Amino acid sequence: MIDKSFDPKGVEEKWYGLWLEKGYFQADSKSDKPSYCIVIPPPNVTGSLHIGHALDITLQDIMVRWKRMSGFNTLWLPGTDHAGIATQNVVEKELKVRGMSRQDLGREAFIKKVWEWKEQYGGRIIHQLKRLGASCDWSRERFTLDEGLSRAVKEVFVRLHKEGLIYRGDYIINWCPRCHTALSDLEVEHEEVKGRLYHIRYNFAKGDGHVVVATTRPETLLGDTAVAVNPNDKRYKNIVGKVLSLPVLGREIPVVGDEFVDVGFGTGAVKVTPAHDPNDFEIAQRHNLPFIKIMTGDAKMTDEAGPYKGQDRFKCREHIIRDLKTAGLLVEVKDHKHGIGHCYRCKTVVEPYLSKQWFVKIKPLAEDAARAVRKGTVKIIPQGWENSYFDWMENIKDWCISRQIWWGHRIPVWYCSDMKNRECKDQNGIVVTTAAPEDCPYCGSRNLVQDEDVLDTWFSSALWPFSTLGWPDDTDDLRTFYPTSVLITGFDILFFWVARMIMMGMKFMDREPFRHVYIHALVRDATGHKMSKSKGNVVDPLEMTDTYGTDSFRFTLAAFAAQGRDIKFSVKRIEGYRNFINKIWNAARFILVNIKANDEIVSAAEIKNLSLADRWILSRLSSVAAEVNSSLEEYRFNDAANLLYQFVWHEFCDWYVELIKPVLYGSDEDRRRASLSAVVHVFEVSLGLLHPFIPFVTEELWQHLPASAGKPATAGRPENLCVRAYPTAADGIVDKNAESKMALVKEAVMGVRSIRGELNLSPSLELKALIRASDETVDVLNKNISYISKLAKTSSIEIGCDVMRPEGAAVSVNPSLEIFVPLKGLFDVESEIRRLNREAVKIEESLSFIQKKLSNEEFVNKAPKAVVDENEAKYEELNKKMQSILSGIDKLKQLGNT
RNA sequence: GGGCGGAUAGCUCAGUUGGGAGAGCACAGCCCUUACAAGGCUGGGGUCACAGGUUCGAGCCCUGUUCCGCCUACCA
Repeated sequence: MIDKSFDPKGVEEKWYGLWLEKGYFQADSKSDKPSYCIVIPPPNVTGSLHIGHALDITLQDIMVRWKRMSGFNTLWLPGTDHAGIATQNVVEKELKVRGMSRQDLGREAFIKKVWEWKEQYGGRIIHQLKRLGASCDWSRERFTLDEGLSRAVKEVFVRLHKEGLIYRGDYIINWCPRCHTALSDLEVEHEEVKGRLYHIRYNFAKGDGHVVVATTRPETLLGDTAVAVNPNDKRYKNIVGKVLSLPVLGREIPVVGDEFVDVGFGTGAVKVTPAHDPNDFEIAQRHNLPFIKIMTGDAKMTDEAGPYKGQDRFKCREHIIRDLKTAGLLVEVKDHKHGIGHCYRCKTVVEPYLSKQWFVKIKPLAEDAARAVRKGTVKIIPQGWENSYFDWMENIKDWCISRQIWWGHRIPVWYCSDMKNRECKDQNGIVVTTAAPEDCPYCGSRNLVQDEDVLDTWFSSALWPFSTLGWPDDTDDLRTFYPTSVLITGFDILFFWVARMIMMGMKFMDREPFRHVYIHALVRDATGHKMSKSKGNVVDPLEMTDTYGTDSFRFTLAAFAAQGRDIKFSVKRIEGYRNFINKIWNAARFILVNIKANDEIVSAAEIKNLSLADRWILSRLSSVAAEVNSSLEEYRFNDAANLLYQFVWHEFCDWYVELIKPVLYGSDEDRRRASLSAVVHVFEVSLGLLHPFIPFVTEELWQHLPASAGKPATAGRPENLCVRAYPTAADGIVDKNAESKMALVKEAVMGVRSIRGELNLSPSLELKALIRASDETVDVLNKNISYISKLAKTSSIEIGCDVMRPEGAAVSVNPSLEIFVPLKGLFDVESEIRRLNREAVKIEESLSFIQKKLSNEEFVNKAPKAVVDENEAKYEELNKKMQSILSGIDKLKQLGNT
């Protein structure tokens, strides 16, 4: 016999190990079965599992297990991302502890170090995914720096370059002075801050007069090469072309006219710092202004900054403000709210910085990717995200892909140092090729130097759906599993990753990388705040699984995963679902206790002598199975989970199990065996339905069921639940007649219980009940009187269409029947009168509402007949109920008076 | 600045073609009834943010307002 309660420890490890051993999660690259494939959003190798992963993994595992059981050739392809900047930062930090920098080590040794780190710690998150029960095909695990994936990266780079979609040039990019690298626009997080707007006076070089400019970064004036005004601005029309003297440095700079300048903002005059601001960069190009770099990659001031040379940018700001003040050139300082960009990896304020970088010309790729979604080739769920997707795609700017770090895919570009002939010079000595060249293909020189930079990590993850399946080779995996079925991820990487995968998929595979994109919610803390280490409000998934079991945790996540709304997670919530798991466990215990040695369990179709309760639960089972399947089909995880919760707990346990207890304990062997088979069957199917959500406890319990349970008609029973055919409506037996009869039985039971409950009568007190109903109902109730007497705890029941209300009886009026419970001396007349009065008030409200509707001619004329009829019927019913209650009250009052 | 989402029971949230609103938790009362006290039974509790409009009828459709999130943007 199984234990009194479920202990997840041990069970989880046992089954996960066994599933792996039997190779259930392994996909077949040459199967006739329809394929179903998900590629995992590869977590960073540096990462450790957080609750967002847990949700992501749980939802994917639900889909994959469901499809696997439903007969698909299923591949869930796992892996990790090398996470260039993040990983490099981690290892650099370790070096720093020992007083070393990566430069001290040198490139090669440093990279070796990172690999060592990766081998040692990179598996951590994979191990954690396994603890969640992820049914990935681990034989296909990939890493973005794998040999194969690296080939794909080079291939893509070279092809895009050949087509002119990758180019190199000097532009203003986002520079992180701490990570010492360029960042793409996406990698900059904007944060609104209360800053200051400094109004600074620039005097004319000759003669009197001045112009006042406004800036938030006064230190950049050291690199100014002009002041711009709008040529249409009356205030400044006449000064265009004049020469100003740059404050502090005294360098002479012109006033230029440029329509970019907003007349209404600040003073209407803008200082132009071409090497340190993207807009100024463009203005400078239009007016042929010089570019002066005043900062180094460390954000320290250069020689060009004169007296400020060597100062940190923010120190310099302070100094320059002081100096301007002293010189009387600081006109005004205003409070000013504006956005400031921060590095998404280290949160340092990024600096717009002029440098030579590689870019992807993104428009053509974005257009195809947008079209794929517009045409429905890729469907985004929930659809609301499509707007953001289109918006981003339409306003997209070229993608800076080079990073000045060492950990990553080295850019497959070599520079010829000699440029010995014309051709080589024409190409600027640039050699772009997948294989490292020995000598220059243009001039034959052997002095080739590879580009020092590596590619943006997201460049390689953009290829993930096909690079992991073997591209650029033409593999069976690619043919079988591409396009993949669905991508499940959070919205935070919609642009970073999802959009770019669609671009690259369309470009290199000519097909969408996935048919569906399911965007799930963000997991927040109980009060709705984003979880973060600094806030200290993170919930550790592993702690949850340790305390409550993986199944409880997974079910909680699924039950709260409603589309389009964030999940507020709290420990309180997981407790409720832990109780649910325990409820399932105990239902199993009940069943197992009641199976005797010689009992033969037969399949639902073979059971003879089905009782009403059996037929009812089988019918409900059928509906539930159908609804769970259709919910999953539409990614309505919460609906599926809640449906099962409701069914298993409140229909199966609360009603069905109670209904069959007398049968299982009774002496009618035929009946007993019928219900026993039925209860085993329904439970077995329920375990199947639940398995994708809570794989461990279901597998464990399933193994305890008699071997004949869950046996398909044709073949033998599978060895494990995780490969059982996923239940469908056909696993139950639809019987609407049984459902409506059961409804009457339940009505009778609840009516009596209600009287008992509200009058505070002890559950152990057996009551006498009289039920009045229509002939038809009377017939049904009489045939099932044993159910009622058992569940309502009655000593005797009288049912008839002309049953009279006895004196001193409590009354319960229900839609299809009236119940009287004689309680002479057992209860307080006054409290029963109060109860009935409360009831009467409610009914009166309803009556007057419907009355109002029915007396409205327009309603009667315009509303559909069915609706009108329904209202009329309801009115009749309520009216009858009202009469009954009123007379009840009346009689009780008489009783009280005598 | 642009865009998106949310506002429903004390709390967290469902509510899929518009026909007088549901769940879980919490709360109250009665129960250790031989699967389960991590349980059973019963009950209380809501002008569905606000104001208009469409309609016989609105939580649901339209317009506006307020509050709260998020995404996005080069206004110095």
